[in-house]
Amino acid sequence: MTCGNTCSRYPHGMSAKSAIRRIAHLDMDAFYASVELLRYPQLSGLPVVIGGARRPQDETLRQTHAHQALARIPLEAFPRLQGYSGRGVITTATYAARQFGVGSAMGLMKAAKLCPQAILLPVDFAEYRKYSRAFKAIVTDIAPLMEDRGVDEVYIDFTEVPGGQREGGRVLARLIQKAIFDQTGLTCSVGVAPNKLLAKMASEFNKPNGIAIVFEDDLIGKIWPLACRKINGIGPKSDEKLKSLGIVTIAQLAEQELQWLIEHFGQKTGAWMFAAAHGRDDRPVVLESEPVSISRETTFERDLHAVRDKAELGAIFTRLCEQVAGDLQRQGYAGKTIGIKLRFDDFKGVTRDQTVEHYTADAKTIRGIAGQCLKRVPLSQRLRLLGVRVASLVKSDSTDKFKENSPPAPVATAQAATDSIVTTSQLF
DNA sequence: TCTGGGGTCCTAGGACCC
DNA sequence: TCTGGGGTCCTAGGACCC
Repeated sequence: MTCGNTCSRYPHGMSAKSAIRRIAHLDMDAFYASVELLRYPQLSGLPVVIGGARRPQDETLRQTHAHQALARIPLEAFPRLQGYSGRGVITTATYAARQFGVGSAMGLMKAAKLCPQAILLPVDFAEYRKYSRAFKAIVTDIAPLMEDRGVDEVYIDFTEVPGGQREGGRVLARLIQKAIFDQTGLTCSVGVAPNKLLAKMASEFNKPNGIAIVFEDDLIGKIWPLACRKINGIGPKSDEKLKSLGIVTIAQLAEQELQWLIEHFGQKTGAWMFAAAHGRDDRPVVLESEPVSISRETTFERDLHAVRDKAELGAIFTRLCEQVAGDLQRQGYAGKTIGIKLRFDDFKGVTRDQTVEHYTADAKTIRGIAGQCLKRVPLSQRLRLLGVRVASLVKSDSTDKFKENSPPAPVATAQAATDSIVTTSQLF
C-alpha cells in the first residue's frame, strides 16, 4: 500500500503537534433563491421558485424591474406559477416553496399544480456568479485551501488553518459562516470531517444554516444508518441495483465483502464503494483544475423536425457553434475534438464527435466539423435538444504554433454514405 | 405536461503500434 | 504465419453531480 502526500504531511500520532486532517464541505443554502430574496425582500417567507423558463414574458421581467426600487415592487407585479405553460424546470426553490413538495429539477408545469401561488423568477446567472465569487473570496481570505465545486459549493482544507482543529473544526466553520452572512446576507451549511466524502454528507445534517462535525469514530453512529444514496457518487441507478441486492443502508453496504462488490459493480466501482462504506477517502482538496470540455446546448421551445424546421434548426446550430467559440476564446482555450449532442422527442439521445488535426476556437471551423458529425445521425425523429461540444482542450496561447485556419475535410463515413434514411446531410 | 444546462469520469471496443 | 501482450488514441454511451 503506497502512502501519498496526505500520509507524509499528516503522520498519524508521530509528532506531538501532528495535525489531524479536517476537511470542510460548505454548501450555500437555496443559493439562487436566497440571492433573489436579497433583491426582493418582500418575497421572504413566500414560496418562490427559480426556473429555467425561457419565455418572452420571463425575459422581460428584469427589464420591467430594472429601473424601479426592487424592494418596493408590489407582490402583484410578480408572475405566479399558476397557469404556467411551456418547458423548463425548477433550479431552486425557497424553503417555503419546498413545503409544497416542489424542488430542484421538477418541471415547472408540475410545480404549478402543486403550488400555483408560488412566485416564479427567471434565472439570473450573472447575479449568482457575483455572489458566488464573493462568498468564495471570503472563504479563501480565512482558509486559503479551497476547492471550487460549482457556484454554490466548496471544499476547504481546515487542517493547517489556525483554529481549524478547535472543536473538530466547528470554531472555524462558525467563523466562515458568520463572515459570509455578515458580508453577503447569505446563509450556508458546513460539514467538517476527516475527508471530503464524510464532509459532504455532514454538510447536509443540519441544513439550513447549520454545522455538523464528524469524527472517525462517528462512522457507525452517524454514517452507517444513512441510505446508500447519500454517498456522493451513488446515484439513482446504483441505488436501484443495490436495493435489488438487498442493500439499503451504508451499514449494509459495509457488511459486504470487497470481492463481492467487485463482482457486482466492477473493479473500480466495487472497490470505491467498499472504501466509501467504511468512510475512507483520501482525495485531496484540489485548488486549480483545467477544463476538459466546453459546450453549449439548448432545448427548443417545441420539438423540431430536421426537414420541416430546417431553417430554424440551422440557425440554432450556427448560434450554438458561435457561442462555444466565444466561450473558448474568452476563456483562452482551443480544442481538437468537436462533437454534437442530440436529444429526440422520446428523450433518447445520441452523441457524435470527431477529432481533427488542428486545435481550433473558430466558430466557422467548429460549425464545419460539427456539421459533419450531424450528417452521421439519421434524423427521422423530431428533436428536442441540440448541443455542440469542444474537447481535447489546450490553452490557446500554447496553440500559436498550430494555425487555426485549416479545417480538415473529413471523409464521409461508410455509414453516412450508405444511409438511406433522411439525414442532415441534405440540410447542412 | 414529464424531464435545463452546464460539466466530469468511467467503460468498452476497435485501430494501430511495439 | 501464428500467438500473445501491452499501450495509446478515438468514439459512443451512460452514470452522476451541481
